[in-house]
Amino acid sequence: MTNDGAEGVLETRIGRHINLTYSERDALRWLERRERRFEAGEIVVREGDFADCLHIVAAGWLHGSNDLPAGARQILRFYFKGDIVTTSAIVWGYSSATLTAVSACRLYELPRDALARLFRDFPRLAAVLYGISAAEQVAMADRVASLGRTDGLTRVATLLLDIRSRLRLIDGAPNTAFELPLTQQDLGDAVGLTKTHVNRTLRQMEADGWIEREGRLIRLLDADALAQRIEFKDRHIIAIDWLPPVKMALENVT
Amino acid sequence: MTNDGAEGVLETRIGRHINLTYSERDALRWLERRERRFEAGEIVVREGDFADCLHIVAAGWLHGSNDLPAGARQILRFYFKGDIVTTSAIVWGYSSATLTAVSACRLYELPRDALARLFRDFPRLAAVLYGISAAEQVAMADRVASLGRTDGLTRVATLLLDIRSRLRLIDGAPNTAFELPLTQQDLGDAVGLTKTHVNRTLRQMEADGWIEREGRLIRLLDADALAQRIEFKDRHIIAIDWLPPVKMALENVT
DNA sequence: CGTGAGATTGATAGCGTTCAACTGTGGTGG
DNA sequence: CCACCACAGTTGAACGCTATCAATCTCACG
Repeated sequence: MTNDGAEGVLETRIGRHINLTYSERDALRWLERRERRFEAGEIVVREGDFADCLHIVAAGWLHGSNDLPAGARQILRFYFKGDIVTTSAIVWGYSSATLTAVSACRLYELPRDALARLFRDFPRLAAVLYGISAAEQVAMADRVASLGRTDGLTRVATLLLDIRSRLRLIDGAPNTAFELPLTQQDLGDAVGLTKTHVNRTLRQMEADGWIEREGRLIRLLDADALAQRIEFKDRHIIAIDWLPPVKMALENVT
Repeated sequence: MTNDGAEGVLETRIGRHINLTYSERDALRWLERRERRFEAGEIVVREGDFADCLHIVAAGWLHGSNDLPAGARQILRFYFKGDIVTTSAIVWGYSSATLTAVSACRLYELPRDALARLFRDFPRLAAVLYGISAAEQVAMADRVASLGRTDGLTRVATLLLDIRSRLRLIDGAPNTAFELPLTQQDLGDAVGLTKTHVNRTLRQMEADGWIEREGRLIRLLDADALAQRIEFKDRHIIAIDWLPPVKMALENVT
């Protein structure tokens, strides 16, 4: 019943925070059976579409976006391996955002009942998922602050550092350079600038010696200094020390 | 052991979505024992402060904010009766934002272990909380879109409609007018504008016949038309139809 | 009646937009 | 193999929304 062998993505992700039991591992892998594949640029769901399934990112890179009145678009979030996507399906039964594959990617699709069963049988996992959701809210709040109160350069730099940080979490390498499969229009839609100004900002950053570019490869020349300059806060490194209390409290159930 | 009589705030809130069992009601009320009171303007927790407790808003009005390098401030969210606050305590053990009382308010404080126990014993409630968290993320995403891609007037109008909608959920009345205990500086910090420009925007809205003001009382003259004009999406009305699947899946446990 | 916080108003500057053109590159079909 | 096209990136000029700076006004309060 359980596909042993390779580790599931949720298993890996949650396993970073707590020590999983065998049955928990099985349960998490059980969620990752229905696989769907998408090409770069393909749309997974469209804003407003009916959707009663969650998705887990198995591989690749996506973004969620909203279309706005004036024909504008706002990219709300990027999703990477191990992220849970389309959670609005739980609440409304339709998608609140358009989900687009940035690179070729694989997703696992799971009906919301499957999540409900997980919550019923594995409260500790439920607690971790709730924690992850809380962390994501904080990350989103950071973006609000970034868009509301900082200038173009800071926004672009924040985005670059954020993406780098998340890619790093996935492959572990302390990347100084990474591939950015996004157009400058995309970048603009993510940080709330026009493509024109994104362009100027990138060249400015290049001129100032913060980054180097080769095609879509971005190299951060001194990420730490940049992070300090713009007061970048990395919300993706969830402290390990928080889990014990939650874990202990629930441990005695197992 | 359970304080019978008055209904708890979480009980009320969650009871709007699902039919609660007696034991679930007890469990929710159990979370609301440690009460704390705050005056208008008082700070509950400061950004970065140690915090290992969640808070539930029992009465009153608060906001969460971040302070930014240049001395600027971004108000991230407003919290009303029934909201769960300080969830970042679960994940990091410290507060990611400064929490300030807008009006005089009462909060219930609960250690994160209490939440863990709730998750263990009442998976159905856990699922609802997860759903609420997902909805809040979508609401926050809307703010990102608002700040990133819309002009001053739209942002202010969005905020007003949003606040109205949430106040309405609490007291039930179809308020056309409501009290706004916020300075124009506060409004600016919420929507990413300077107080000067907030002022001009408000007068503009008044001149255009969208609103009327009497001191801190705001009257929306045609909320529906305004909502339509700026394509306001109300994310606080969580559809009732979503819960059944979750509920059914979990019901057989009870 | 002084005091102070918030609201209001004006003048000026700037960051980012808008509009528009041009370049470079990769893909496609003849 | 090349003409052609589409799309992304780049650059320039002018405009405008919003910020900044600075008064002034209002009003509640002691």
